[in-house]
Amino acid sequence: MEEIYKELQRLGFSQYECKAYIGLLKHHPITGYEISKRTGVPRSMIYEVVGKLVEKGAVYIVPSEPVTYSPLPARELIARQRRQFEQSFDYLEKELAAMESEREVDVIKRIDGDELVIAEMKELIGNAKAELWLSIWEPQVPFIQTQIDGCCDEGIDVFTVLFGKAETRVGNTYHHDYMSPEVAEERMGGRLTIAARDVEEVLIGNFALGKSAWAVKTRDPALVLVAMEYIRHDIMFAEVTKELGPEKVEALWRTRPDLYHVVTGKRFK
Amino acid sequence: MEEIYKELQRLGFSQYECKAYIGLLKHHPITGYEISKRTGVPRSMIYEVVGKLVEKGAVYIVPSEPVTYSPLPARELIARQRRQFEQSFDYLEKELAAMESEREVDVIKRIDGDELVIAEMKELIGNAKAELWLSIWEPQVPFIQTQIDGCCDEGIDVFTVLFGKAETRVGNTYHHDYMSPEVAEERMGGRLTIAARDVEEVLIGNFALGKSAWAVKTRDPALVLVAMEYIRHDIMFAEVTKELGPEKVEALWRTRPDLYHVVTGKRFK
DNA sequence: TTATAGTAAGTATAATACTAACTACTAAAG
DNA sequence: CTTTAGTAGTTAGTATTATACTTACTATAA
Repeated sequence: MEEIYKELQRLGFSQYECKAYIGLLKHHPITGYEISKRTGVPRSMIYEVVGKLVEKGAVYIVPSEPVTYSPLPARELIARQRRQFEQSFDYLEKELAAMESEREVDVIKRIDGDELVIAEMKELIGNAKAELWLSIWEPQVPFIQTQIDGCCDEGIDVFTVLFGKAETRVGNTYHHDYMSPEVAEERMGGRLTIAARDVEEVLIGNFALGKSAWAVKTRDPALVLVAMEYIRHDIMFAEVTKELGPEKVEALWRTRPDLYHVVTGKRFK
Repeated sequence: MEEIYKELQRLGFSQYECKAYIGLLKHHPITGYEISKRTGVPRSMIYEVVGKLVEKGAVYIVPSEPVTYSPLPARELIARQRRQFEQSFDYLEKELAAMESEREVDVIKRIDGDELVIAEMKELIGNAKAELWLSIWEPQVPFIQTQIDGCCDEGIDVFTVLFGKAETRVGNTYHHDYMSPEVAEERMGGRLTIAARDVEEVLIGNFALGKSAWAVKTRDPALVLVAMEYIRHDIMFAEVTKELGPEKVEALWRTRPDLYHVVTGKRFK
């Protein structure tokens, strides 16, 4: 119920307007007095509130004695709002795009918050034209799966290093099993996540457990290249591991504890 | 420009947020101080304002010294908002429809304001399933033309009495030329406009020049029938006029000035 | 006299919008 | 070598508006 109020308020209705409208949906036509009784909106406010709803076209006046009110059917209200917002979107898309200046290539943008980071990843993946390099962790996969499948369908080359279950497949998938995920996480100070597309743009993020995710995004050619090569080396190493067997690789690491263990503590703030 | 602000504000941005975002679109990346300078948003507010934009994902932080900001490209901002609102709409459509009670047949709903009356007409026309009877005036035609064309394409019978140019065609169109539009307008106290569909629902409206339009809408079978028959008689009379010639009909009227002239003054309040 | 229908006046709160005055740093001009 | 102007940002306080909430009042009809 609260959820419904929240969504309606995003469309420009006040709390009282929501209550009055939903009250009317449930029973109509009724007087202002009765809307107030049923919904808990104060009697002294109800005529102002329904007045606004009438102006917006969400409620009809039924000319009876005394005057009663009837709601616009829910489907039609939503359909109207949808049309109006679509118009706004079309208009704004055109107008805003027109006044936009060129983007700088060498800026590095920071993004904070799980949802926003995911949104940026989806966008970057959706913008891929020829190739896509990913280094991702199982828990994030469901959020971006559909975008990636879209890429695969368009014939875009997708190469993924995945920290997670062997069954999960995301494009050409290589499982990062020459080093345990725990060690990788410790080394990086979190779950390092990378998405690079078309040697043009890269997002480097960190999903630390319990903390809010963050990421940086850039078109700086040097950074894009480093991130891409990093993933490619990971993939080549996975291939080597497959060839030699994990034991030999493991042994190789053990002779170099300085490389195997965390060196500088947390690498990210 | 004002228009753009208004539309953006409907999407949940404050005046200052609009200014800051648009300022950033025009030039980026820049510091908060410079956004303030360019947009007129007070320096003392700018960090709170861009902070909100960053939270909403509409602006990136560019980690430089000093910190600068960069906007999410307009297309992507709009695309995101579109997705979010679509979700809201889908959710609300389902939830609200679920709690809606049956509509009463015999209520008469009143609608005030040009835009709302037009919106209701469009909806009624769009809901037609088998037949549609219209009595409309030229100036309203462009607003509802597309809906009517939709009906014609679906094979719905559309009968229209039109007060307006002979060239304008709206379904099966009959031009109301046995009485001058001026006289008709005087008789009715405005431009009486009717739309009836499927012997089920009718809208009776009045577009008076210079004043705000109003209408009533009902499913009361008696009213629907009266309105429909009224239009049908008009059409039959137009046919008679075509047969006899306008002169004879004119002469017929002249012998009955009580019918020809306004009887009760303004018929509508 | 009780329930219905509606109005008037006033308060509380939060979000937004606006102003003034302050610190701190840098770079150029006198 | 200080003064001035510009950049960058903070703190505090006010005005305005929209929304939310009370209390108290007038009618009227069963």
